[in-house]
Amino acid sequence: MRAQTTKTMEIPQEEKRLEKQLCFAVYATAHAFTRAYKPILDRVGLTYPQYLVMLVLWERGELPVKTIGEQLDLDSGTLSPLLKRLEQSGLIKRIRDLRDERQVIVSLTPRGEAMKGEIDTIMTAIGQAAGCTLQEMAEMRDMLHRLRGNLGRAGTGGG
Amino acid sequence: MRAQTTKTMEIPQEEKRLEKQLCFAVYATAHAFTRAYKPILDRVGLTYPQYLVMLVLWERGELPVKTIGEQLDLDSGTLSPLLKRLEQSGLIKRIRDLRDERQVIVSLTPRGEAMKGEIDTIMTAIGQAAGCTLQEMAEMRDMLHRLRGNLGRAGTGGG
DNA sequence: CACAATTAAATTGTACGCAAGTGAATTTTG
DNA sequence: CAAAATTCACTTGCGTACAATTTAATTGTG
Repeated sequence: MRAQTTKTMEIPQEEKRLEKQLCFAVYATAHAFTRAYKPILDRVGLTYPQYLVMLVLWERGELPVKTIGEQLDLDSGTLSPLLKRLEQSGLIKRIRDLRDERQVIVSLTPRGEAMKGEIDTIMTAIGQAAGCTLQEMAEMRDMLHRLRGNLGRAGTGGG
Repeated sequence: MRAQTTKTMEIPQEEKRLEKQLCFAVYATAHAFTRAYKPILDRVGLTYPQYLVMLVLWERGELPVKTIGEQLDLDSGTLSPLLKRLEQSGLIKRIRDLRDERQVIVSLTPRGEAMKGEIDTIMTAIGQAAGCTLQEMAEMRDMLHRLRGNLGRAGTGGG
């Protein structure tokens, strides 16, 4: 016999509308961000997920694939081909770790390192596009990270 | 001679960290939502974007592809194959409009209509996973819609 | 009414995102 | 130390996303 954990109550029609859904607000805003970044990132030849990988490397230096995945919440099925493209662009190197040959260490090439100079331009442009105060942005960011934490832990509990 | 619209100022290192980026908070939360929905939607045989299309149809009834795209901010390149899969699942019909044969009208089959009954269960489960107060959720949603509006309008201005 | 411009949907090609499976290297265990 | 379990990255297959192109239908214009 198992406890009934989730009692389904009647939700008012109004609350079921697409525009009322937080999940959709997040989904659509994510796409809006990607589109806002595109013209800027096109100029440096990066996609948005590739830019995120570069951010991690600029911040933390050389890292194994696994750590990059932990930072971005992406698995190797996504990262392997993405990193291969960054390598072909000449921005990163991938070298198998001699101490643990299961791991591949990703590091910046001089060109990848040099691209860090573009970062201020990119962030300023996006900041302007967002059109929020710095305080609003910080507030939203922190709420989203909390939300993400909750959603992440959710799956573990009840099948 | 053209005006320098965006003066790039020095951004402190701390602000450049991945975890400080609002764009990443949105990006990662969107993925977290998709993952949270997956086990629930698997039971009814929908992907998350397919669920969003069903939400629109449950709310608004039969619609041309273009209108669905406007609601979800998706283009026909995304929707055409997605709708084809929903049709193969027997949840929707696609019929070319007799009055304007360029348009394809999407409508729910009885099975698609019946699935609306699952909506309360799905939303309740996600609401629990999110673990926020209703007020927090509403607040975040509204901030995100404002942000999305700003980002959407951004591209139009300055090439 | 013919013909250009526009519109709607589908298609093609590229790049994620993730589940599932593979293979090689390391760690754990008996 | 050998066998089993685990870990890491890669690959495969499917489903989005989106730019760019194509095709068909409609609208606008002379």
